[in-house]
Amino acid sequence: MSSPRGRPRSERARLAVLDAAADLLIEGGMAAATMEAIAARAGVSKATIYKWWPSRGHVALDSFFTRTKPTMAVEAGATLEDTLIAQVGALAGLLRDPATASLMRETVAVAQTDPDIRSALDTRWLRPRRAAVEGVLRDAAERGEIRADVDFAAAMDQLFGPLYYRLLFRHEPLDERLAETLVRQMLAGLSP
Amino acid sequence: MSSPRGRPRSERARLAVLDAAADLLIEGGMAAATMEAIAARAGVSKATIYKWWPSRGHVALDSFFTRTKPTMAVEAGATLEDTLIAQVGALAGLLRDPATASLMRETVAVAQTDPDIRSALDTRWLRPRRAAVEGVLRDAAERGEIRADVDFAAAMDQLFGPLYYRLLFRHEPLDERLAETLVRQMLAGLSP
Amino acid sequence: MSSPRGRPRSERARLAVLDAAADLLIEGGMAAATMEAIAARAGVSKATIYKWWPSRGHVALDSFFTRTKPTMAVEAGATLEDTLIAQVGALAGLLRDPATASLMRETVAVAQTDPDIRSALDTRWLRPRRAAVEGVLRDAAERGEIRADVDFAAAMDQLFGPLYYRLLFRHEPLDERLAETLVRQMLAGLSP
Amino acid sequence: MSSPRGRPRSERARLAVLDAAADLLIEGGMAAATMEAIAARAGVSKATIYKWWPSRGHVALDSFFTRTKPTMAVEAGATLEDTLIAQVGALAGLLRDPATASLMRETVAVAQTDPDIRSALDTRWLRPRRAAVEGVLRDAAERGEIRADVDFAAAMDQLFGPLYYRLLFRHEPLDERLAETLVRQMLAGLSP
DNA sequence: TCTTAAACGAGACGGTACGTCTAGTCTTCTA
DNA sequence: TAGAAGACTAGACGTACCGTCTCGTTTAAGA
Repeated sequence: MSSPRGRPRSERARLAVLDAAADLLIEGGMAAATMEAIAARAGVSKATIYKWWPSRGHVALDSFFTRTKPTMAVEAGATLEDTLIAQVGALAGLLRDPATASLMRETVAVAQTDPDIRSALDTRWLRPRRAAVEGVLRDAAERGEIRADVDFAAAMDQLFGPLYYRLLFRHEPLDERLAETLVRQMLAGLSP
Repeated sequence: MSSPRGRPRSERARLAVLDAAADLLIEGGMAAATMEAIAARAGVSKATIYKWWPSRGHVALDSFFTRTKPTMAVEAGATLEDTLIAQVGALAGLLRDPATASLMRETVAVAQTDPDIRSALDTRWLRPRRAAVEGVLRDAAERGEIRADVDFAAAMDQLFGPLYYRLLFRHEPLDERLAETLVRQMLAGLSP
Repeated sequence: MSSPRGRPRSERARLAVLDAAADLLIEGGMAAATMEAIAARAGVSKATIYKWWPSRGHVALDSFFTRTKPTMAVEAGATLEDTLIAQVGALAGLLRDPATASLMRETVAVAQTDPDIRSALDTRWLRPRRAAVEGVLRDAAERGEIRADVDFAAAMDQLFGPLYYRLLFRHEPLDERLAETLVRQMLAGLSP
Repeated sequence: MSSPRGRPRSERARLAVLDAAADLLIEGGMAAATMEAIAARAGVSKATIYKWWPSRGHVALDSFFTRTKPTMAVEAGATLEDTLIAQVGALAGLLRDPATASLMRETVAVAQTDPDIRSALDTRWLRPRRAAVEGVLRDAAERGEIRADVDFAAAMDQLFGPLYYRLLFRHEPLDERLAETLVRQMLAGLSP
């Protein structure tokens, strides 16, 4: 029943840091989002940031999660194709937003270096989305709508992989019709 | 017929830098591959590195290209499926090697920040591979082996995207049978 | 009544820098007293030095002033000759100490390049000494002990100039009896 | 009787180096007269400079000697006072020229660090001038024009020291009448 | 109301790496 | 063989952030 003694953590400071970090990341990428700059922009002491986040990457990750809306609901009563298109399209739509794209790119880049960030990204971002869509697909397999011997993991990769591929390499835009094309092409196959 | 004046560039230094950089990148990632460390390890002056490479990212990129074997030949006289599996499998095999994987991850991460690096990666790495496989697919379309209305770009993304997706997020390994699964699933589709 | 915010300046660091700089200057001259070496020897960050001193020359100057005792008192109740000998002798004695001589030589050398240093040396070192002795001489002139048409500035130069001349060119030592000789010769003249 | 094999030393290069060095020294002091800058300005290879001069200081010294006219003749048939004034005045006149003053200041500064330079300056510059004037004074002493117990070295310091003192500290200008004042004041003394 | 203790801002600190500069040396071709 | 060109190693330069630290100053819960 004891409540913590002393001055409570400042919510104002927490939000100011996440906001400043997100803005800096979007404007100038990881290079611009130095601890010094985040602290200055947030009007917060560096020590305060270090008290609550262990590294720059964690601040970036938190900014990303804070700025990005949930968008993961699976609607009932729709065809398999429509459901998949909705799911993949939702992610594509998110990544089409330049600010979100920027944050996601930086987060992936940081994750290559920091295992902490990578596992958080995996647990809190990647897996839930894959699991949701994989569930849809497994249900369809049980109903006989798709073949039973499908490699579900590979199928997830073929739906989501292209989005990150285009996000990171930018060889093609993440246009409106991409989700539809990916889903249709995967379900029907290329053979005539 | 004129020969260049002055002392010629030292091939020894060039190779030592690329080697040192690659080793450091593999061992400790971009964080370990400081210019200072590369110079020390290569037994080369920092000034010499800056003379020939504009940034750390460029050295990393060059290391990657130097360390990575060509692996892009398209063999004649094989079925479409076998050709695609061979191509995708070649890249998967490359990225399965921990050292190459490490270099590739760092290169992609750097590319998010440095547009120079990104365009070099695009021009010298991504496009040739996509173009080769796209050619194979377009030939097959002309012969009527696959549908004519295929979105070739999306198809390339569905073959290569999953590889980079697994490389960068590490949610699943890049195992031996992945290429085969990806190709078969894409050609035949998931429908029964 | 407001007290300064933040961590207060470290007196330990300030003294360590001045000490290290003085030692290095004495041991190996300006060439040895690099910022890098001073920082290393003082166990202080280079950034800290640059924060408080704008250049190497300023550190050298400060070292000199810190290491050099005041020695400028004018005693009352003595003959003109004795007073002058005491004053000139005090400076000669200071410059006879190898460490002080070394610091002074470096400081003069630096002053040739850096106007800041030169003016500080002028204001804080040269002028007070000249003024003190010039005062003694002007009093004597008023009392009629010396001629009234003396060029006081030139007289100062004839007393102090020889000391610096010997310090910098080292053609003759700054021996014990120099001050006495200079004063006597100046007062009495060379004529029989 | 053998004449040297190969291409003879280029007098053009030697003069170009000394000229470039002197100009740079006058314009921006020792800081501006880098080997790089001298070589570039002279249109000469750095290696060539290092071949003939052991250090930057030596080039500076040589520039100084090359640029500075002899001015050391002792005229016969004049009073002691006039002879001394002529000698001291000649040096003062030289040091009044801003370019020469600049070169001399830099040379003295360098001499504090480089013993080679110091000894060259002593041998080729200081001693001859002092010896010439000391000779004049000793002759006068023999003729009984001045006292016999004069400290000649100190007397030289009282004539020349003030000039260098003013040159290096710049507390007073090296004006036209300085030589006369110094000589008269020294010969007659300050006493009434 | 007063104490107490954690959180806060400010900012100085020891470090590390940055990218630049100059010193000297070395290597090649040309005169 | 001297010289010009210019690449090389070595190492200091001054700057920018890092992550830590020491201050004096809030701020709310508990006494």
